[in-house]
Amino acid sequence: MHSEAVASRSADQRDSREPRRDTKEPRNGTPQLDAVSLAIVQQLQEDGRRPYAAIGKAVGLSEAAVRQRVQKLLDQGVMQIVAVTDPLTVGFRRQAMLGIHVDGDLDPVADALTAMSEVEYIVITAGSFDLMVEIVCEDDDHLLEVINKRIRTLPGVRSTESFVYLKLKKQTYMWGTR
Amino acid sequence: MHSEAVASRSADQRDSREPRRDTKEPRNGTPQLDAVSLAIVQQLQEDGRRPYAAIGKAVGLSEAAVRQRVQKLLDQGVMQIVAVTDPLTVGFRRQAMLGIHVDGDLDPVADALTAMSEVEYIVITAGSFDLMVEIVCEDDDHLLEVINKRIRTLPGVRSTESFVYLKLKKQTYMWGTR
DNA sequence: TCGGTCACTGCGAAATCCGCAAATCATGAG
DNA sequence: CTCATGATTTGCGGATTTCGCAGTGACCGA
Repeated sequence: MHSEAVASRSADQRDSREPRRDTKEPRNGTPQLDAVSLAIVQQLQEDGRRPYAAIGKAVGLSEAAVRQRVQKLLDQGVMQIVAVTDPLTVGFRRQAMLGIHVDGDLDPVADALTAMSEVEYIVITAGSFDLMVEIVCEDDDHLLEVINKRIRTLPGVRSTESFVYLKLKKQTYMWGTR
Repeated sequence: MHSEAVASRSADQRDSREPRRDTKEPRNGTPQLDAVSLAIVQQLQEDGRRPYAAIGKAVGLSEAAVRQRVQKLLDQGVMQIVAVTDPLTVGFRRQAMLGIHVDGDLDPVADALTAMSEVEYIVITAGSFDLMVEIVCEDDDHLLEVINKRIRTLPGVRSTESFVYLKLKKQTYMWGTR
């Protein structure tokens, strides 16, 4: 019945005959979002502080239902609602991407890197690097210290190649909002 | 003055001897945040929906003042409050970093890349690549099409090197929250 | 068929957001 | 030094929003 209720409250927005589109869809390993949760995420990608009622109107759900879904998405770690900033304006003037060649198991190296607060981003990659990491530092000295003294000395790190950022041209947080 | 006000109302939180750290500091081109706004940003990095009153208590400002500062920070584009998600759970299974070698001016290439919704991130770098971009795609076909058909055919793009993501190990949005 | 679980709805009460006018402070000119 | 100006902050209601909870229907396994 909630589909009628939904339809009555927002017939202008959603198709009342939508056949229930299962909430979980436990297909592969990933939890996988249903269409409604995806729509909620998109709303919050536009404005992380948008009121639940407004989101509800947009996706065709009651305020309370939206609130519950959002809470679950946060609890599950599917999304987080945060302020993102331009590092430059927050006092981090030097950034770099680092490609890393590793001997043997990647995980110990990755774990050590994870522990470093200056390392913002770590991926294991296929290609000529084993690991790529993004580093955010206050200045050149700081950057040099992190790369030279703390990363290159890590056991397992064979060699690195640095790509110092000259200019950030684009940065989006709009996955799914195409 | 507002530094005393701050100190008097939240002596438990902040150092009253903090030597003034000017509100604007119109030094270079960047606006630059003062200590209070930085604290506000940090609060919102922990939880983008934290109430203004709670933030105010933490940074030593009234609810209304926090609200105005946040609004200004948003208007100025210094920060944005958004939901960020794990691309995997939102249906984007293939990601890659792409290093690009460019002939001549970088800007036209960068602009063309900016227009592509699959390109999440673009930086001009010093080092063996001119440009590094992050690509978020739904599957291998999609990724291949973007790289091969749309990027490598761009005028000015001499060559590219791909680093397909195998595993994302860390991703933070906590600049300044060290 | 009988629970049990899950997601959604409705609804007050409490908390929060919002706009506005007055107060405070910083700055710079006179 | 004093005064005017502009920027920021504060203190209010009133409107909105959030929050918790009880009730209901759908689905699933026993």
